[in-house]
Amino acid sequence: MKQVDDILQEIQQRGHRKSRSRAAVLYELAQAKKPISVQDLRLLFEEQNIFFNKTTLYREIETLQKLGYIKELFLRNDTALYEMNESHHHHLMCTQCGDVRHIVLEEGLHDEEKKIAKREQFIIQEHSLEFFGLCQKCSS
Amino acid sequence: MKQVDDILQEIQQRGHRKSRSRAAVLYELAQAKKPISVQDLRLLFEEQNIFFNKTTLYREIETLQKLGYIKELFLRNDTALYEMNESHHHHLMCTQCGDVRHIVLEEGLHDEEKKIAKREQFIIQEHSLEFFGLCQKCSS
DNA sequence: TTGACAGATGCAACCGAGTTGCATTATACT
DNA sequence: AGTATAATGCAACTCGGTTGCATCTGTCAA
Repeated sequence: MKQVDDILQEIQQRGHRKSRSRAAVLYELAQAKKPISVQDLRLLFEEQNIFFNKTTLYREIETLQKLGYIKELFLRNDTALYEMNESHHHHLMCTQCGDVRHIVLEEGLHDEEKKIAKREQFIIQEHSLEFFGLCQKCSS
Repeated sequence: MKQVDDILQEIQQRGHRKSRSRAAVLYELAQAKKPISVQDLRLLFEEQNIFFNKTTLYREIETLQKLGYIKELFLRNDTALYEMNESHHHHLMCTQCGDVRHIVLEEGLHDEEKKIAKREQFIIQEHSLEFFGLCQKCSS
């Protein structure tokens, strides 16, 4: 996993700055084990007595997304979630408690994708795959 | 495919009514070839000089969803899309023009699902799988 | 056919996540 | 240190979606 400091370094070389909010967002997302919403980010910062304006947070997220370091996703509802844009994976979400885990498929979807591309005459760029169910706690 | 009139009949037997907006929403979604947003629904109705309050539309969608006749989904952004809740399928979306097609996998994800369920100790209820790319028009 | 119950509808007011414009501050580089 | 410009904060705003409540209408039974 690429270190946050390396990323900040890289960002700087790309003409942006090492700002307080930038570092905070990256650190928070880098250590998160699941995708996080803007609201949750704000709460996490609040707990650590780190404050910045919501405008700043939204703009920071937008920037990091444009630069390709973080990724936006939606799991079943209209709340955007963010995670580091690292190795390709999917998600498994408990519909009861909301817990989210990362999933890596044993066999990817490459073959299926190829078939679809051919059949539909599409150039497939990416896909999203999410599983929903009940975790052990919630199902017992 | 279950006919809209049959659905309306069934809804009635379940203690609800055949209302103007209910019929309109169902007819529109039943003949749609892709998932539709609330905004697009409103436009479609406007074109046909069918008007009802936005509150009514939102409530109608909620009801139909609760009764299980329609399904809500999100493709990459926070705009909810709706479609008839029929046979299981996935979607293929052109990231350029927004065109959406239905996709049915040759081999489902059952095996993969079983493996994940076992490994993660989850009871998997469902999944969503969406592909994104460029359609023939947009890639040439 | 009529009456009554409850589901459906419309309207106005409201809510709140996310955005915009602009003035101010902070970072990096010379 | 000085300068350019990226980042920040603030207030005002936008707009999709919701809420409360009064009214209307579909359904069913007498």
